[in-house]
Amino acid sequence: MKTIQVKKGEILQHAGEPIKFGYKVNKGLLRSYTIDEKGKEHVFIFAPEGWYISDMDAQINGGNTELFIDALEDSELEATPSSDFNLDQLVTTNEDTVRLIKRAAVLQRRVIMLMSASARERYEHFIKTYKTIVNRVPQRMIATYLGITPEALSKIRGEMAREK
Amino acid sequence: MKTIQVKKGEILQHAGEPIKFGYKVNKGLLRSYTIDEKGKEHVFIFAPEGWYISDMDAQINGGNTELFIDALEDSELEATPSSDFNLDQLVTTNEDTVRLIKRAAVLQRRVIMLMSASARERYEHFIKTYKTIVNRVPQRMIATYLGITPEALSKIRGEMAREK
DNA sequence: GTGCTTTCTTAATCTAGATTAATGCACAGG
DNA sequence: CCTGTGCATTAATCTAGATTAAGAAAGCAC
Repeated sequence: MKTIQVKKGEILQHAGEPIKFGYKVNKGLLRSYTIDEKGKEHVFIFAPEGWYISDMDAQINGGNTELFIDALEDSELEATPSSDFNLDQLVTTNEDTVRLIKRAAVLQRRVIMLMSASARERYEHFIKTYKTIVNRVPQRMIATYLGITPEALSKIRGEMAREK
Repeated sequence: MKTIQVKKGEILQHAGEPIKFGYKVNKGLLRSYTIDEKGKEHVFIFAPEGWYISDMDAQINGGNTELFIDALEDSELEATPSSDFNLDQLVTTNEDTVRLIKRAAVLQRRVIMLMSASARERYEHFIKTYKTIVNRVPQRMIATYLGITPEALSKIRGEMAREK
């Protein structure tokens, strides 16, 4: 485990490569995202101070990442090499376990949201839940996090502004 | 922890109540699902032999469940009382941790799918990934698992059948 | 078996959000 | 200072999937 500094815009992990590290964010803001066949980005997770980013799926399936990770702000990170990660003999602290459960909880909400709520409802939920992030990331990234296009988000924002 | 037998159709957990148990499926098939404001069901997870079902979100956030759990077949389960669950002092085995990571990995794929793939692509992925389940559950449940209506799934199935 | 309920399918219509395209803005680098 | 490049917004059009409705098929209770 080592502490590293990265500049805004730096790409820490490329999709298609083996995983190198999991990252804990001490300061700054990271995101992980995929790029689909049509070349479109989809933000998977934003990670501000105190959050972790890593590719569970690849970790488990032993393959290469599907996820890119980059820095949206100058950041300070703690990087844990993935080679330390061994399914048969995990050394997990209580903190690790809590983190995993929280991750699953966040993803559970996200799946339910994506299945049952409209774009507008998802956006309103995002604003409430991620207050600290909303003003630090570009609209278009929020859009792809919500699973909609930037144009659709812009329309929703217009409507909401007009309503008050 | 105790082993219990349940009949097809039995509801083990109602949304809106505090969580009572997490369940491991020894034999049979469970599912968890939500019902939204419009009264529509959305399947969150199918759990065949060897899988666990529990509401991570409620577990973490201490509230009541949003999820119903019921048995799609006569089943044998191991029930773990949720009161044994304490965030500050978790006793987790290596097996538990692996299970959590796998859960997160499955949810990760699901989120990415919901954001980037069409209904048909999601259905094709479902068939490939959950071969053992496909023929044991009604179409309409698969539809709500995919985040579409039964009518839309039927149309897709029609197209696919016509193509070969 | 007969009836009754639930599920699946088909088809017509509707709509949220995608796509395409154009405009104005901010700001980075020469 | 201009000029390019990326971002947000607006608007016109298009489309995947929702909604509504009805009939056919399959379960299940009696």
